Amino acid sequence: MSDLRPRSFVSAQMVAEKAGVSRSAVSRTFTDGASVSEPTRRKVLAAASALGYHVNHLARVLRERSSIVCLVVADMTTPIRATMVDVLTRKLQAAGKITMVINTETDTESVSSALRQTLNYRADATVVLSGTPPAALIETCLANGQRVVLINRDDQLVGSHNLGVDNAMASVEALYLLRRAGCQRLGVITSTAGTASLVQRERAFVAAAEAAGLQVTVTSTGPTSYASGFESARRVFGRSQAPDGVFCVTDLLALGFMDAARHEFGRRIPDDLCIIGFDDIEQASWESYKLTTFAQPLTAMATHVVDLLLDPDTAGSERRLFEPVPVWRKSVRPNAS
Amino acid sequence: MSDLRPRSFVSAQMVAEKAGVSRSAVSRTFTDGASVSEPTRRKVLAAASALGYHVNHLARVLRERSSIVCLVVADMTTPIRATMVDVLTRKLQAAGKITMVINTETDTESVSSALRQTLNYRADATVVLSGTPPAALIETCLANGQRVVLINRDDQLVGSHNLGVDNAMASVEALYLLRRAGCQRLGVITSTAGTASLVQRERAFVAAAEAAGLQVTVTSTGPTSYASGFESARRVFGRSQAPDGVFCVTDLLALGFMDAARHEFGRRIPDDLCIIGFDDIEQASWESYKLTTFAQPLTAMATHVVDLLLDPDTAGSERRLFEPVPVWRKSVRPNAS
DNA sequence: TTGAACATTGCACTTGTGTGCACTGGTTTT
DNA sequence: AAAACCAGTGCACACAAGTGCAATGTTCAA
Repeated sequence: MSDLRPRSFVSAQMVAEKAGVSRSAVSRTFTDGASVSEPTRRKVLAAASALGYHVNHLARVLRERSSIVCLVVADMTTPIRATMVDVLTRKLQAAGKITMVINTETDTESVSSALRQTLNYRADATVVLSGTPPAALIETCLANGQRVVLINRDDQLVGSHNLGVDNAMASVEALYLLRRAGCQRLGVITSTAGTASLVQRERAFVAAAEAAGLQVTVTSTGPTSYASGFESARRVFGRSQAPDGVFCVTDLLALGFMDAARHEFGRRIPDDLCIIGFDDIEQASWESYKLTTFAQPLTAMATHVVDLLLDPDTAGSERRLFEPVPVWRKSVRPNAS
Repeated sequence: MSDLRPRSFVSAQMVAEKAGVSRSAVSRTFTDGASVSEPTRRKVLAAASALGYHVNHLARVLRERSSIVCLVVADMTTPIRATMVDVLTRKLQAAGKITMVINTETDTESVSSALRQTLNYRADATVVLSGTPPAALIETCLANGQRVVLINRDDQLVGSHNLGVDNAMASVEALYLLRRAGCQRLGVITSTAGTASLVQRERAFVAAAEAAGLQVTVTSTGPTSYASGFESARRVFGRSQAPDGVFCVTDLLALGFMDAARHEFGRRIPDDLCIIGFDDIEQASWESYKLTTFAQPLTAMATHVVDLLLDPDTAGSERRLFEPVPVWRKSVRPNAS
């Protein structure tokens, strides 16, 4: 235990001096497949562990790829986002990547500065979970040899990899479930965020309903949150013609809506009111809610992301759609009452 | 738009050639306070934006500090953890740091390998939110000039910065609230995780109760989750002497417990049963729960973390305790009925 | 015994930065 | 007019790694 704290990190040079070998020998000891004799190898390892040496991966980056992946994300406290980040970091780590999380707002300016950070740190790839980066900046990332993966953003940006969930499919299924339950007055609950996925879900539901000759009232309130769902219910049930079946474009909205409907307006679920959500966050399965919803196949999506990053040929610009899987619980009647 | 994609990133050298100046001029253009004339500065900036140049922060690290902070965390999907990560990344970014998230398990081996990653990437500092790293490894980090900050870990490890919440204070306050509500049979609900914070909350509550001459039954089930709280309720209400006032060491446990008590055993809250939680996750405020609980002052804690990292003198080894703030809602009767 | 094959090892170069130092050319001071 | 100063610029080095190439040493077979 030497008492003098080195100001900076231990370098391979110091290890070499302590072990009485050249710096190359140290380098080779920590490189797989390099040619080192057993005695020197042992000397180096002994010196390294005595000094507390660790290879500087950042210096390595000057010659090779960095194996850094940037995750651009907003609203991380949201359960669905937290789960996405969790699954992605897990998978990326398992693939030998290290994750830099950039916590941003959804506005273009914030996302842009996040993308620039990405370039500053020579990330191999950028995964965008929130917000929409400007095309020009994505172009710059690609020109610098970076991979760009957009998740649940609808933008068909050239060169970037796109993946998302088949929102329309879920909307159609939701409509089917509500009709089978005998719901007469349908509603869609969404936020004013205007995110592509949410708009798709809303539009597809309305379109499918109109195709079946049914009217739908759309209610949009504030950000995509529990509170907004709650507020939407207040608006909806204040009106004369209250719905008896709603599709909430997000579980958080659904849970807020359900709570207000129950506790402020005395609706029984599913008897008086059927509710369907989207995302299958953990809370949707809680005893107080038992929400029927659609799960995003997050593990499959994360696996696909690392496949994209590991794949050597840079064939971007294709959009991969994943099927949401329906999760039947108790917030929708099984059939017409 | 040149069609030939450069294999690697644009370097300062290329910008210098295009602008017809020396590489030093490029470097100085992007360094605050360096001496460059306005004409060359403009030429450099023009060339840089034409080529899509971004300063390589990784190469910069070879000379100075990296301004990388590693966040070691497990169970990121848990609302309280997600919020912690969110608040910390925000604050760190605002302070000009970049965050690497290492998603780990809580066992010592996983945490150790996470710490080694930290060293490999020359992080300025490591913030540990989960698990307990071995003292030897922390010693190595410190010896390499890294800051180590442990949050809500009880270990008094030499040289590392410690911060946490005053668990005992909350426990005493919880006992007071339950007694004032007239609860006769008290219980503590915890998990089998054995995390220091949770053990402290349990012990302090039991000690305070015994000091007041009251008996407490402790129930421990599985991991620290909603499901475990639910399961605990089943056990507790299966026995003859069911409690009428419980302190759950975590909001998740509390919400699970509450749901089971209500829906499986018909308890009315707070009339038949008073419940107090800890953490003040968002769900605790939802209409179905209205849980009385204690909030961790996360913003203050995060601010303190960045203060520690920015502070030049490395005075570690002091433990800073933050006061949990009580959040009164509706899961405890205001006074004896 | 000798030559060849082979395993180690060190030198020197590469990667992209920031910066100390020396040099230049122009402006101000004495 | 000479001296002092000063802004601007480029050279060269340092940082921490990996690796091609050549030199060294060892072993083995002819």
